[in-house]
Amino acid sequence: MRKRPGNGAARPAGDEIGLDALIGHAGYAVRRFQIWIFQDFIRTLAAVDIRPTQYSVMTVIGANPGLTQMAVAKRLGIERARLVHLLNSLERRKLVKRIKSKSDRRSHALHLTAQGEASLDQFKRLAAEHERHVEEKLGKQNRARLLQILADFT
Amino acid sequence: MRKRPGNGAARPAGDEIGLDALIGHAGYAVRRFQIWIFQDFIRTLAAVDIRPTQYSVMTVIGANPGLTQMAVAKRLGIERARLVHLLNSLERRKLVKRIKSKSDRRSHALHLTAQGEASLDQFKRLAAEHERHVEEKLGKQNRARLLQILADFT
DNA sequence: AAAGAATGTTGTTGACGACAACAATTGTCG
DNA sequence: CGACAATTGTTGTCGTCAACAACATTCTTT
Repeated sequence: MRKRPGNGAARPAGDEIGLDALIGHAGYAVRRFQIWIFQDFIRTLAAVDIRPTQYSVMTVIGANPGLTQMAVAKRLGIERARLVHLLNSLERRKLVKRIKSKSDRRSHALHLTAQGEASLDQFKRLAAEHERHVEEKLGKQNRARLLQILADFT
Repeated sequence: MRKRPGNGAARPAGDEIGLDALIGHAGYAVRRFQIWIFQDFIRTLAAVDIRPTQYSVMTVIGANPGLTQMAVAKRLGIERARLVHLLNSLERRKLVKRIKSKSDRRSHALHLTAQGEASLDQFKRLAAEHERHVEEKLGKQNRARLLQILADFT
């Protein structure tokens, strides 16, 4: 017989709550960490209203001008259907432009506008600040190890 | 002057696409990894139709019977509003039951049903299989390091 | 006893992944 | 060459998820 209140009394949170099998699951730790890191990114770049996915799209386009939407979507692992909306938003803000391709009239060549390039520089500075928060949270060496461990997924 | 096709020719994906600043961002790597690991979890537990969040809720309740909904939500970092729907679903499946608390008539004491406990054992075996997939993907030592690095977020 | 806080519930919003269908265009292959 | 399949961008739906706001019921505080 276990000593336990007879199912009627709820336990608010006075004593510690064990996670049991969850502590051995990488996915659980990764999810919690991912929530934290995205919140910090969004907060750090709130002044420029840029979210992680938008930042990743602009960075890839900036480094590889002329890419197709399919190419960007594949490279970043996002749905091409979703990229359409992301680009619509970025294009409305004059940060990105779609140029109709001559060689393949189905596709668009993606480029940053002049304003987009200037803005991206600022975004990168803010993102670097966010990354310093990560370093403070994890420790310099742990962050480096983490990047190394997950390098295959990029 | 940069040598570059005159903005009209799109680049499908022939050559490699550089990630530029993204490779130095832990958040990007974590996001890609999280997508992979959740997909594997869902696939591995597809036969029992259990998703990561449902598994985490049942595991915590199983290890700490009588917890309040607020206590579970806080411990797992999920919205209490969201936990309501999760518990509705689990209760419909006769895996979890809400018992009205005598001491605090606002709250519910959460317990696994007998079927819930038996099912959770099976879920844990499948989750362990999923964790072996993670180990194969990352390497035994890298997975251990990852868990250690992110231990503070659990 | 009155004011305030906590708990569970309902609802809305927006980001996100997954999927299906479609038109326009290109590639393939008989 | 011409029929058929594949690709690209687009639109739409569905379900998951985090974040917030509002509410009734029930403690807690003062």
